[in-house]
Amino acid sequence: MTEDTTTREAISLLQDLGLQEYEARCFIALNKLPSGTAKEIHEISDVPRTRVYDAIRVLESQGLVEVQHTSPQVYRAVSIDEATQTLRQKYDNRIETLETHLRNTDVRETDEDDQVQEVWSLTGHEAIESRTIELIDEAESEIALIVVDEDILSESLFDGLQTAADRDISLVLGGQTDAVTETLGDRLSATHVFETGLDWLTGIERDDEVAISRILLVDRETLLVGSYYPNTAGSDAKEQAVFARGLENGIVVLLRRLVTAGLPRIKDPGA
Amino acid sequence: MTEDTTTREAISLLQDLGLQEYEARCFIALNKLPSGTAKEIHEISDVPRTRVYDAIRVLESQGLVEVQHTSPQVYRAVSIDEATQTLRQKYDNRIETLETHLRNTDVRETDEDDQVQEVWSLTGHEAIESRTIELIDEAESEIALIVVDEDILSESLFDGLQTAADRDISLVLGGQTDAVTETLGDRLSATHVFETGLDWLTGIERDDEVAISRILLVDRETLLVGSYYPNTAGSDAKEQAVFARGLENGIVVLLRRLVTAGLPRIKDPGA
DNA sequence: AATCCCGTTCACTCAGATCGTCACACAAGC
DNA sequence: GCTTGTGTGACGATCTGAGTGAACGGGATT
Repeated sequence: MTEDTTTREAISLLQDLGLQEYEARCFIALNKLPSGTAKEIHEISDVPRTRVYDAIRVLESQGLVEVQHTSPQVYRAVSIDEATQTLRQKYDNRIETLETHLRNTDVRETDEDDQVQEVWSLTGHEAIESRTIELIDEAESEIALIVVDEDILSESLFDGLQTAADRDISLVLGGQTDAVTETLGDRLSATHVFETGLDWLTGIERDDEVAISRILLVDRETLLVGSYYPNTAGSDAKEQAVFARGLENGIVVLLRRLVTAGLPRIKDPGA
Repeated sequence: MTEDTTTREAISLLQDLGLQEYEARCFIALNKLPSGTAKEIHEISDVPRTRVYDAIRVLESQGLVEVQHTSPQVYRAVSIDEATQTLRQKYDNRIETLETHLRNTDVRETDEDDQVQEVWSLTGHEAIESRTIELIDEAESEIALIVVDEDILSESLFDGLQTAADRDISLVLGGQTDAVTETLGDRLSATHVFETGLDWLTGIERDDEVAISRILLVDRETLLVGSYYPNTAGSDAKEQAVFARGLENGIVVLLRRLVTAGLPRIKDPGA
């Protein structure tokens, strides 16, 4: 049974959503067939005929499939709207109750948190994005943001910056390219956007090396630097970031971290 | 390490959300500790110390944990808001792309769909709920709904009924108890709600047997009957439903189905 | 009525993933 | 130098799920 890419991806997605392979295949099969028997499902889904029944039972208990109790039994997938709605609700519920559980757990005391020097690293575009927004939202006096890669420009970023501006936070925005600078200026009223003079930022960018994506400095004491890690092993290029609080001498530590994290040498950019 | 219920449930939820046991335990541990080393995590999470590292790496790659690259490394969970938001977005994306894939799959022809006699069964409160709404929404002339169990009264049900009434669909609503009848009358304007005279509906209800939850008849041609299946094996009582289209003689088939599906004998209720 | 065929269920094997433990390299502190 | 403790990698044990085959039962055919 030859299988097209769409089918394979859909199966994989359903597995990510908690279904077993057979269950996923059966569901996909029933999405191609308006209705079908175990035999028909077996034929177009490559699921052993004798296991179709188990899979369907699970699918039915999840509200994704309807059963006609005739002989032979006939199965039918619920509408796509119903299916996605059901899935959404299932996961929303899970996440919601997880949230309440997390909020109910009491935090144990630990030695202390007051290290003046903290440098943390995060991975993944979404995590970095939401951390960026969070830092912007909690700014008290000043936000300095250098946008190197235009991929990081998102609606929520604009929102966060705009409300920060409305809160009378002083904004210092820089775009590394003309396009970015323009977009920033267009989207944010009453804000000055500078072209960064930091040529070394993109100057060091070569295809196989780390590329800076964003630099955010909040209240001169919290710093976040995002970068794209080159896909060393053919895997998808992940965005990484380090972020540091307490700037007494944090930048030094930060640069040290950047270097040890695989960044190319930057020769004394501050000079 | 004794473990309270909240912790166990949270771990189980995280596993349902795609994490491994170790990963889930580590994340929970980091939610109790503001920050911690591999050793500390090991001590309160029952995860072998040497495997904390793998788990944390996964968590970091999912944007749930931050790492301080000191020695020893210190780990910290992102805020609960960030975590839930990240999870939500992950699953929303999955469901969304799944939806587009499903809509892109072309439907193969099958013999025919025109069986006059269709009886389908569905399982699960959510699936039945959404099917109920769907049937109500697509009604063309008449809706008859008997609410036996008040648990099925939901906002979306009221919404659906109200818009149906606005569409000039003739509504026949019945509540099996005074409370249900009242609620229905209160929530729906310009509608008559009858007390059902069908005593056998609840008359047959004993603790260990099937209880009818709802009966819906749309346009006199589509029928849905919901019931609570007694939790035979201590599992949670699931709501089940059969629904049938094409009423030439569908009711007969339906009753046969009800009986074979495990319903108690109903002696000639129509008489 | 006996038989055959098909639908359905159950029991089983095998492979892969995960759990759990161990051995080792390395760094830091005494 | 020695000890303690962190981090990495490898290894068997265990469990889950994929895949296969036997057996049961009902309906249809002869």
